[in-house]
Amino acid sequence: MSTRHLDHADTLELPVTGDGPFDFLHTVWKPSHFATGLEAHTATRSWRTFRIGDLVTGVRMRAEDRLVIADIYTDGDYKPNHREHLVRRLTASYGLDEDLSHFTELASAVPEMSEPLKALSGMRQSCPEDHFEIAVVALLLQNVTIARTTQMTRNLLTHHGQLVHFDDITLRAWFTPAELAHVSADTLKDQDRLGYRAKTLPHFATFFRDHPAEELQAADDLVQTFQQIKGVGPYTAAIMASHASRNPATFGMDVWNRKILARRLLNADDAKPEAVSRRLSELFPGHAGTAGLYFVEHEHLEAPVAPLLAPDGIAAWNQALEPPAA
DNA sequence: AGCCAGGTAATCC
DNA sequence: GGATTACATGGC
Repeated sequence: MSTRHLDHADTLELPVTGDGPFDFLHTVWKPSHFATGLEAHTATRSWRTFRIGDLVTGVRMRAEDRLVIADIYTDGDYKPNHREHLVRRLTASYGLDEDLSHFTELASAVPEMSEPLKALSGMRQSCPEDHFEIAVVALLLQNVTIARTTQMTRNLLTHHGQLVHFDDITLRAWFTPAELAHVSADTLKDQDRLGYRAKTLPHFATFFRDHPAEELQAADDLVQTFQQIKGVGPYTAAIMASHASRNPATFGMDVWNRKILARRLLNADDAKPEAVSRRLSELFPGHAGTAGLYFVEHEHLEAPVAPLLAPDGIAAWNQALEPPAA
């Protein structure tokens, strides 16, 4: 796989129009997120790739107070509709137009939330992935350790995605559903080490190839719709709803975050999922997902799963991603 | 060896 | 219906 070089095509200035505080760093970088190679962050800058159909884009972001400045890099024909798409995509992906003030007010009255709020106030949900991409991420999280999730992600993106280079950084980029639909279950199992997921991932690819975002937008109950896909159960559908659909009341519970919330809300090492959900919704009506996000990210703040890069760490980052010279 | 991982579907009663 | 159980794989 050869690295694709992207050229600077545009600069977008995205105002944070939603009410409530704004924390740029913890909005774009989440301490709990595992390493994918799709994004990289220093304390003040953030790089990320986005697929817009066939177009591959690289984005470098920084913030000046309540303005996010996004430099766009592409290798294809960059058209005005791409600009409009990216303004909407970036604004939505990082919740720049969402009202955080209600959650923040609610949270400031809950003692258990005192420390997370002190550290993370102004953090918004982030989901640069579209519904297909976040569904793949959630699939790879099912019933495995993070080490294995990371391995499977690396395999898939290495074999079926691409490498891009822009603004002096190298990143991975996603495959599209149509691209992945060409890959056989045998390849996913034997080459990409996906285990039993090899049989369900092709269903994800064909579903999203055949149902574009505009069509899904019109669906009545997206959670029910998504659970029609083989391999999408309550957890994966909830991740899609809370992250890609940005429903602040939805929280995708798994054994990992359940234990975190049990400790923080119920003073127990673990608890029944229903008990945890009930308490979370009781304390944060309408904002259970946002509240869960704050607890989980605060839990990882001191020891992030994928730490920030030092400004002089980018060369080593690039080295790690680029294929060895032949 | 056996159990568990940031779940889901199939198969029981 | 709600409660088990198999599902791939890798690390401890």
